[in-house]
Amino acid sequence: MNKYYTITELTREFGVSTRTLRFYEDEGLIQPERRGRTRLFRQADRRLIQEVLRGRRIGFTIAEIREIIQVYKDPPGEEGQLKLLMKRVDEKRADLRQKRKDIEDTLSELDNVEEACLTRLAEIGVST
Amino acid sequence: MNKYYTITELTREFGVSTRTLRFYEDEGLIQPERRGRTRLFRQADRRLIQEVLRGRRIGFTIAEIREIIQVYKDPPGEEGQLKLLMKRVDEKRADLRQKRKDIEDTLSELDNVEEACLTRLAEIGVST
DNA sequence: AACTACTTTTACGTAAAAGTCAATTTTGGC
DNA sequence: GCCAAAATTGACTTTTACGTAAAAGTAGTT
Repeated sequence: MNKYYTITELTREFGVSTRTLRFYEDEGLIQPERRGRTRLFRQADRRLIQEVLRGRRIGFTIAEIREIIQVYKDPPGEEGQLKLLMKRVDEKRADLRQKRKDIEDTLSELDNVEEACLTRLAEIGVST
Repeated sequence: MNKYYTITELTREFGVSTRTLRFYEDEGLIQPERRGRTRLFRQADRRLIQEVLRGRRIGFTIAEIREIIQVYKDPPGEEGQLKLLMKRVDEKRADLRQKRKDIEDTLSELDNVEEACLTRLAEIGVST
């Protein structure tokens, strides 16, 4: 049936505001259809939004997210462009690997914090 | 000899501006000593800066970074505080695990992008 | 002492990514 | 066909994390 989603359905699903989704449209990240002025979102839009939000959580800027999305829509056809893109992909990857390491380091640091808390609680005489 | 670092030494080492380090001081993340008005940074400050920057790369706000740092300096002594902190630590961890998953998903997506590029290049007749 | 290279403080500026508000439409249900 | 609820638009505001410029202090060198 190729269901349509309303904007508020999606804001509820993803926990973002309508303003945010409209902002993403202004930025060219999604292109919901229109019936009159009302936006109609399809599955494809829904998936794109998921991707945008994932990128956002990781800390990508809108511009970076747009760049990645573009590749799917319209992969560059010229050699120079392709090689440039591959270089950027490579940089991004290095970046993400660093971030993953940062996260792992921080996770084990948080483990330490938790242990310190437990120890302190035991000292005070609280049974956990 | 417990060497001191000047502000510009550290800006060079970490690739940040003097403004950034002074900002971190204003925000209470570091407390370099002073000789007259000039800041003198020690190893401890250096390590703190590393931690701050790691937090920054992950996407923590200054407030969040400060909160984590506080725990080392001055772990809370009261039960309620400790339990609250542990709850926060737990939330942070869930958050980081999500982020790690996001990163892994994005990494494999980037692999796809790269492959698409290679395929396209081969089509054009460029040997890589 | 003058020169050079940093450093400090104060204060205002800025970019990104929305949030907020108010004034219109538009729509779905009866 | 009417009306409350939902959606749209545009303008303005906010927050975070610094940038930037001006004016003056500081330290080592020649």
